[in-house]
Amino acid sequence: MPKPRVIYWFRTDLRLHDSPALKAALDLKPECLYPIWTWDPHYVYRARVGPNRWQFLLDSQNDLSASITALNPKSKLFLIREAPQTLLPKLFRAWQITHLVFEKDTDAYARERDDTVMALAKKAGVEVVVRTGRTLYDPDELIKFNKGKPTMSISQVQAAGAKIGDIARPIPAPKSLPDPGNTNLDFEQEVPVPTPDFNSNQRDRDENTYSAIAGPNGDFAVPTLNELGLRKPSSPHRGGETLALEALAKIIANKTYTATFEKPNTAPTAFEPQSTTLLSPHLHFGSLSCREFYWRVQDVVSTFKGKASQPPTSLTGQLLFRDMYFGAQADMGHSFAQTYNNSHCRFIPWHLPSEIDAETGRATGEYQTDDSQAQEWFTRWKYGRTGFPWIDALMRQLRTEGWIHHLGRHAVACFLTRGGCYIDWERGADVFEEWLIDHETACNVGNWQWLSCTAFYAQFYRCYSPIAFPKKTDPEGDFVRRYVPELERFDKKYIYEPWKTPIADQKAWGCIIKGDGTEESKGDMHVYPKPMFDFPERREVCIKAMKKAYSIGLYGNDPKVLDGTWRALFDDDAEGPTEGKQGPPGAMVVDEQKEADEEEAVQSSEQKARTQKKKEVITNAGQKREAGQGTLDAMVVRKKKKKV
DNA sequence: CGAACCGTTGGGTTC
DNA sequence: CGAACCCAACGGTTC
Repeated sequence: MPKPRVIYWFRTDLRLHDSPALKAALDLKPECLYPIWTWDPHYVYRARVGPNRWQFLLDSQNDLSASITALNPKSKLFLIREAPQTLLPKLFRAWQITHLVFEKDTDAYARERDDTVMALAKKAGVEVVVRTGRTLYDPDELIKFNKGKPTMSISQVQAAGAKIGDIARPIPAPKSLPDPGNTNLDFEQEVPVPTPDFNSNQRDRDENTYSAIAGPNGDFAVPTLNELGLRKPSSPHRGGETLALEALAKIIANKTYTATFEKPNTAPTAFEPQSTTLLSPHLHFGSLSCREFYWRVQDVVSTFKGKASQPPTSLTGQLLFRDMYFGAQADMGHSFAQTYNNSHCRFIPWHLPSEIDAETGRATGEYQTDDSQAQEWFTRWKYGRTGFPWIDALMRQLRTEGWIHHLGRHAVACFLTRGGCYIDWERGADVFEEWLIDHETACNVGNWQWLSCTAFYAQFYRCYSPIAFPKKTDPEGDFVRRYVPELERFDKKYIYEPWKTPIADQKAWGCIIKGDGTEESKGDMHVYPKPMFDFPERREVCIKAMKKAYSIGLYGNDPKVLDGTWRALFDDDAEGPTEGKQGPPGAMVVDEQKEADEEEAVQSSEQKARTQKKKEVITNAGQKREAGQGTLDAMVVRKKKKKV
C-alpha cells in the first residue's frame, strides 16, 4: 500500500481548531498533505459579494495560511485559481493523490459541486473522506430525525437534536502538519468566462485573479483586493481564526454576559460596542467552530452561580437557530432561496418579484419592475434615504460596516416587506447577500422568510414601527446621530421623526427636512429627506394585503403560482402586481414568446411605453442597464433558443 | 375533534 | 418606571 498523499480541501472551514475533517485527514497518517483552496469562479462572479465580505474572506485565508506555515514552514494554504470541478482531477494526477478530504457543505450549489467532485474522484481512484463540522448537527441528520421534513421551528430542532445525541466536544488544533509533496502544476489552466459578473458593480477596475494558476508570483498566494478590482472596503470588522478566538475569549471572560444573554433583550441601537457577539462572520467562514463556541459557553453556564438563560434566547440558542435554517435549506436545495416552487414559503404578490427562468424554475437574479414607485422605495431603502432615520441609520451602517444587529435586520426587513413597502423579500435578501460580512445563505434567506411572514413565522400583525421600536432602547437617538450625522444636532423629541421639526429648529440645527433624498446639501446646511410615505397608513395597507394573501393560502409550489393563474384570485386594486392584463403573463416567470407576441400586438403608445420599460434590466445595485450580451438574461435567452 | 396554549425579539394603554 | 393587559388574530402543537 502506498502511503497516503492527501489533499485537504478548505472551503467554509478556514480554521485549524476543531475541524473533524482535518482530523480525519491527519488520521490517515499521510506521507504528504496539501492544504488547498480552489478559487471558484462561482464565488468570484455569481454570488453577490461586496468588498467588505471579500476582505473578511481574504483575511481568513491569509491568517489560516500563516497558521499552517507556523506549524510547518514548508506548508501553507495553497490557493489555486481554477474551478474545483476542472482543477481537482488534474491535481489528482499531478500530485499522485490518494485521498481527498473536506468538510460537508449542504448549501445548494455546494452539494452539486461536491457531487461532481466526488464522481470525478471515484473515476480517478481517489478516496474521498467527508466529515460534518459546519453546524452543531449534520443538517441531513436533523431532517432524518424530523420525520424526513425540513426543520421549520426551533422545537423541531431541539427534538431532533435530542435524538441525534450529544454535541461533540471541540477537537484541539493539530500541533504539527505533514509536508506537502511536489507542487508542480504541469497542466493547462482553464480560465473561466467572467460573464455574467454579478459583482461588476463592486469593482472599479478589471478583475484579474485568473492571470496565472498559482497567482502572479507563482507562489499560491491569496489574491489581493487589488487583483479582484474591488472598491475599497469600509468595514472595521476583520477576519481570521486568530481574531475569532480572541473575540470569543473576550466574550467568555464576561461570565455574566455569557450565561445570562437573552437575544430579544439586547439593544439593536448599541454600537461601540454592539450588544451581541459579532461572531457570526467567523461562523460563516469557519474561522470559529460552532462547537468551540457552544462548549465554551456551556462550560461557563454550568459553573454560573446565578440564573442562566435558556435556549432559544440564550447564546447557545442562537446556534440552534442557525442549525434550524441549515436543516431547512438542506432539505429544499435551490428552491429554499426563492418563493417560486418553494413548498414551505407562502406566496404573497409582492412588488418587484424575481424573474424566473422558465426552463430551470430558478430565480435568474434579476427582477421585474412591476411598479415604479416600489422601485423608487426600494432604492431609497437600500441606500438609506427613506426619510425614516432609524431605517436609514441601519442601512447606512450595513453598507459601510457590513454588520447590523439582528433586531436592526428585523426592523429594515419588516419595513421593506410586510410592514411598509410590500416589496419581495428576495430583493432584501439580495441586498443583504451583497453587503453582509456574515452572509450565510441559509440564515439570510430563512430570516427574510421569517420577517416577511412567508415561512417560520406568521404573526404579520406584529409590525415594527420605525419610531416606537428604537425609542425603547435609545430614547436619546445616539445610534441615529452616529449613522445619520446630518441629524446630529436634532432634539431627541424629533430624532426619529424629523419631519415634525419646526422650520426654525431645522435651520438652527443645521439640516432642512425636504425632498426625496436626491437633493444636495447647501453650504453648511444639510438636507435630509421627508419620509417616503405615511407609515401608519402603509402599515394598514400591508396588513390588509397580508390578510388577503393568507386567506388565499398559496405556497410557492402551488400550480396556480407556477402557471400564473394566481392573479385571478387577487383583487385588481390590491397591493402587488396583481392586475391580470398588465402583469407579466405567468407567475413571476417572463414567458418570452408571449412577451414577443404582446410586443407585436401593441397598439396604444401607452402600452408601448410599458413594454419598453420591461426590457430594461435592473441590476442588484438598482442601476438600470441594457439587457444584452454579457448578462444572465442573455445567457438564458441563448439556452432557450438553442432548445427551440 | 375542538379548545387551549405557545411561539426568541410589537405597540399602546393602564395601573 | 416597569409590569400587566389588550389589540385582533397567524399556524402548529398539545391536551
